[in-house]
Amino acid sequence: MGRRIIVTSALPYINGMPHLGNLVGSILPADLYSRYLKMAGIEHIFICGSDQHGTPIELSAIRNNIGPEKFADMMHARTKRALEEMECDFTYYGKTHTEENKKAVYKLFEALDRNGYICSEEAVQAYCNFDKRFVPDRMIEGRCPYCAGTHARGDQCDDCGKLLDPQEIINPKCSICGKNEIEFRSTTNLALDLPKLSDGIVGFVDRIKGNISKNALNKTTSFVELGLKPRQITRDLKWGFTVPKKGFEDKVFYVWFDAVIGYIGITNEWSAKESEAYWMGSDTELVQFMGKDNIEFHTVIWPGILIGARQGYALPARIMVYEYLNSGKMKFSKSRGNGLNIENALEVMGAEQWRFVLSYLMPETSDTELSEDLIFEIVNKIMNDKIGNLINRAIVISSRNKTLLVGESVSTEIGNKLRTVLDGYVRNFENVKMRESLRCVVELADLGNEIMSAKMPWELAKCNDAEGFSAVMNDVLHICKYVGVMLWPYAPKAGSMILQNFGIKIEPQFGMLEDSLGFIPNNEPVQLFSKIGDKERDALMGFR
RNA sequence: AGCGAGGUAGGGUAGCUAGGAGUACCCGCCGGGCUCAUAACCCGGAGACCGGUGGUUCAAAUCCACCCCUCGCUACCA
Repeated sequence: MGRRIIVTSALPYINGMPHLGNLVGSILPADLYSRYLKMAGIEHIFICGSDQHGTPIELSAIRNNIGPEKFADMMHARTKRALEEMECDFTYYGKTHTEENKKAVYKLFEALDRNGYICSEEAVQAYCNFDKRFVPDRMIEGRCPYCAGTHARGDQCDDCGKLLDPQEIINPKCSICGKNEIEFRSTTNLALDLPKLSDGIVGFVDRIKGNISKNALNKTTSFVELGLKPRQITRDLKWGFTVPKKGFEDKVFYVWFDAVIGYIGITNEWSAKESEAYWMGSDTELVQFMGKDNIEFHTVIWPGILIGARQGYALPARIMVYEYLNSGKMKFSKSRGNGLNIENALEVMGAEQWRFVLSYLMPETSDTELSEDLIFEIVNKIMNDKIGNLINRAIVISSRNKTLLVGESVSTEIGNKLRTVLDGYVRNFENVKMRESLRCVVELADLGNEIMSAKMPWELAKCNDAEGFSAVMNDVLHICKYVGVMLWPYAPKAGSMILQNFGIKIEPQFGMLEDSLGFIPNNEPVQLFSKIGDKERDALMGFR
């Protein structure tokens, strides 16, 4: 029985375009892993999509004078396009506001309700009499009762930093309409009864222990140990899926609830039949990628939903959590709205370059720094000078001296070395250490460059030493072919371009490395990537 | 404030789970080599009181305690 894997990336919330932080922290690693599975011939699907509900999107739609569905679909289309330009190769990139997802949400909700895991909670919530709607705490503005500053919001005072209760605010105003027609009303919402699910969740956490990062495990453990509390799953809003329960029909499901269930709903939309085979399969491994802001949802709440519903869906087998990419000067995931998002990042340089840089710095174990200088270093020195130049010099010299190139076997020494490095590469991917795998590719490029310098094939060519020349260049060309395959997940176009020199025109598989070399002389120089310079630097500076 | 993660040569990292001479990688710097190649490549070298203090130990970057600094989560903004 083979492995069958569902790879998911946290669904980007599309109130704004995803940032480079969103990309590096979940979508890109998921894409790399999925591409690895493809090369290894392991059956899998890669599911992601746009998270479309929630107050921020509803408010943005109001600001843009269009309906929330229209706005969400527009943002979805833009996001999808940008992610595709980033060469993210999803099996299916869907969205949460679909009939299929609604069905999935209802199915799980009704099962949870039937099984007694839904309770209700009453709370006081700000209501704007002008807008005729409940208003999130964050949207209440007024004077701070402690410091008397005027920048107090319903959750916290931006002047003194003190955490506030919205009812404490003096002269509260609704920041949607700007009027002070706020009153506080009591409202009852449904909640997921996590305390009742506690045993199941603890058991789940215990099982997944070895397949989750240290940060995530510690956070999860402390979250559970502090005592689980019911988590509300409905809101007094209009934008979202209406709640199919008597007395709650005027409410919608809270956005996070239909977002996590979106993994299933989106797969259903892709293919109902395949979806069932994957999600209900006993040999299915669910591998989920996300940023560290998403931990509890995936390690506690989402498994809680699946366990409580008892529908037979696969629970996560592995949860990969990424830290943050920081930048002292440039803005990434930190500030919303005006940072470097994937759309304008692509205006600065190409997808392959971003994928390479972000993979090279992937924040797997700790927050990682990204600066303009580092971007330059990686693109110019590593991608171009090491990898690009090796491929070019090897192919140019081999093609120019093709009459001297006899046989196509690799030496025992290099053959062994290649196998060792490839083993390490595969092992790193199996352990989901994509940054390390990329270092394996760079290591091979270094090896190729070292051999060229040490053996000086250009001298051998001058003496017409076909045997000597072939011995060196066949080794180097083998290295190039391995580089092509191993680079492919990170930079698919460049990887494919390398492999075309070996007659490979389809997506690579590891098995192709067992075939004969198949080098095709090519008198054109090979320009895999290009360097970046002042133009790109200026463009990057523009996002400071 | 609580919880979590981190602080390792000028910059960016790995090493810490199962202690063994500061061990490694990339960039930068210095010196040399090469000229097939994208002014690229190769070799050698300098450069670190492993955040601080104390402890355990024959031995600590690694384990323990306390302290300092950075970041994140604790918000009805997934």
